[in-house]
Amino acid sequence: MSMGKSNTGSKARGVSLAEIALEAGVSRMTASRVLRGADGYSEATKDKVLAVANRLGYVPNRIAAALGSDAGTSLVAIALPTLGRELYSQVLEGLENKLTSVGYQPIIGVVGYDDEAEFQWLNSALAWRPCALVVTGRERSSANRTLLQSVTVPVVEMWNIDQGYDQQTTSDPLRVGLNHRAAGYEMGRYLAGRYRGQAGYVGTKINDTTLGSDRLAGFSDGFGSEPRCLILNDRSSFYAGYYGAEQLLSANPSLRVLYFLDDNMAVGGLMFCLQKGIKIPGEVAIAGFGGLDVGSVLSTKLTTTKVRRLKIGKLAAENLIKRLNGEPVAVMDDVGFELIKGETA
Amino acid sequence: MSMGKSNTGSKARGVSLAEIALEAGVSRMTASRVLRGADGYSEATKDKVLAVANRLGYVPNRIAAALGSDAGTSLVAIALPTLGRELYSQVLEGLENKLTSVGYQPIIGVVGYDDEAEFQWLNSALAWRPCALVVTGRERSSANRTLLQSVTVPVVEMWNIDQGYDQQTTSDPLRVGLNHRAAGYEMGRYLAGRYRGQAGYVGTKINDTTLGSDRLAGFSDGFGSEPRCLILNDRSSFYAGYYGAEQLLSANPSLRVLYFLDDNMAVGGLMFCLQKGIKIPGEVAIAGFGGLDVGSVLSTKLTTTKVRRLKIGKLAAENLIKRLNGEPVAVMDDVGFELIKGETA
DNA sequence: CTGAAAGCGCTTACAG
DNA sequence: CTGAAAGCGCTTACAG
Repeated sequence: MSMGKSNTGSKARGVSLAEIALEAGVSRMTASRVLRGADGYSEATKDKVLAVANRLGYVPNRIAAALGSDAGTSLVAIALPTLGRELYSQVLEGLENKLTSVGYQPIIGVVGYDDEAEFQWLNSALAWRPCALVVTGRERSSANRTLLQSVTVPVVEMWNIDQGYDQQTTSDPLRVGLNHRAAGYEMGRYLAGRYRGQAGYVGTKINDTTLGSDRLAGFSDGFGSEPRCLILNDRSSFYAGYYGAEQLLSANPSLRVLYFLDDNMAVGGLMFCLQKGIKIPGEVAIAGFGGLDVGSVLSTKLTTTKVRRLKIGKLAAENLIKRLNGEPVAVMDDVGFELIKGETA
Repeated sequence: MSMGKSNTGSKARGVSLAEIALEAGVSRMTASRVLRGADGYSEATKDKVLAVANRLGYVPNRIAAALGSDAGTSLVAIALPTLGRELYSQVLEGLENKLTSVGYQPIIGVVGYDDEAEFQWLNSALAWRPCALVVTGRERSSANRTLLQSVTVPVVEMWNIDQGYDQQTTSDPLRVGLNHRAAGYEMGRYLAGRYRGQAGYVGTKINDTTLGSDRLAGFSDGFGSEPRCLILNDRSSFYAGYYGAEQLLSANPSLRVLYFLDDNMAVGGLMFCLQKGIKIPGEVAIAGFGGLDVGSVLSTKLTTTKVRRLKIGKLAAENLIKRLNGEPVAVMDDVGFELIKGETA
């Protein structure tokens, strides 16, 4: 006796090329050619095959196609540090849009800032023989560097282009992003020019990895003195900024400038100050990073560094596609950043 | 003459099972067994094979494995409406975490609220023979409904469980989410109990699809009268809320209550009111939806409906996994919601 | 324009 | 515990 659908986990093999070839009265090769859009068949056979395929509800099997062909898959493996932060989700959105629009399939993994997790994930992703890899530009363990170098498909590093700026060769990886150190430096200079006194910084870390450390280093240089740092062991959020500002200011009441990991945290810090009656920027100047949407609705506009996040994703995809097509492509693409002189600093 | 790496796009075939079998002096079958972790081999051969595999840097080919086996792939196809909204990105995060932790690979696609785009994407994803499908619960075209029903793998609908609540059979799709109509209704009731007068609603639409329409309908019922609606043709954002509040209030100065598509928009609206000196909630009461992080740092806490977004993703993944394992699973999983009685309404 | 043969790298189902 | 045979659903490279 036979049941209706059964979800036993065993593969339900659908209509195959062979079946439609049989039904259409042609060879598998001919059917393959028309279904795949290659050339070498008459209009008549084309119509015949397409009609049958349509009638039978044929869904091509990319797995078999990938195995049978030299061409490589349409899978692009993307390893992200996190999905939760607005900063990254928009980069991914730009990437995904462009990639799927030209027929690639993104496989994504969230690997945090954990070398071991990244290593594991890359290996399991590689088992699907992706045609390209997208990772975040950052310092990584030598095992991971070796893995990425040994890979035969193009890899692009997004977001961060600071690392190894000079020893960049003309080959892989492709880099698309901005110089975070320079962004931090510029903000430091700007604030140093307007305020005297001590600066503070509120950021976060995950598993001993301090996020945005390049910006912090740049800021320190630019401002001209080491800021008092509070690195929370937490995810970036409005609340983390609020809490961090409270802690840092109560420990260092004389701070004149507060720089944050990102805009959301900066807004949290701003809210704290406003609620405590601290004058912004009269008593404390506040700056963020990212140019996130929230900054635009505040009564005192946030001073920040604006980054075109969608563009980073889009450009990363475009450069990858060029590389896959064998077209010339910039090995390093700097999308830059823009200092927004708001009213909080 | 031979070059170093070449990225010509042609597949660089790596070490194969056959090679490691040869090198280890066993048959391909035996090598396959140990590499795949099946049983039926001695410790000695196991060590021998593993050593060779390790030395040669063997990366198994899941594509070939999938084709050769009945077992179905480890690919899970996930179609999302958007990545940009915090509301969804956290659902995805929960899903992704759980799925990859047990060895599944998420393939994601952003299909907006566009039936045609969803249809296209599902078809191309299906060509990779995923072992499951994850989509957003919503009203869809009959073509898409038919496609989803004809599929032989489990499908789960996330986020929204309103549609077709009653005609739910014991089979697919699995549903995980909340009743948005009920959430809107509860908020409407709550506000109607505290404020007299006319309500307004600010939301957005994409391609003629009004987002959160179930909540709006519920709110209308609960409040007891149709709100004045402003549906912007834009993405949800702080600024859209700011702008929407400005427009709606200037056209309807007598509005007593303002309900928003989500918290970010509500905060934008709140900012507008505060900047105009409108007393909250004395003159206008404001409510959002989502329980997003931003609500927690405001000096006047936002009145909203809190939703456990990570949990939706996690539960969706867990139920899917149970189904794939043939274990019993709730066909409908309601994570509920919680009315947060803040200070803005 | 069309097709018969061989192969992609694995696994299943048998047989020892 | 181990292996030789056949097959998964396509495609490549030839030959007509």
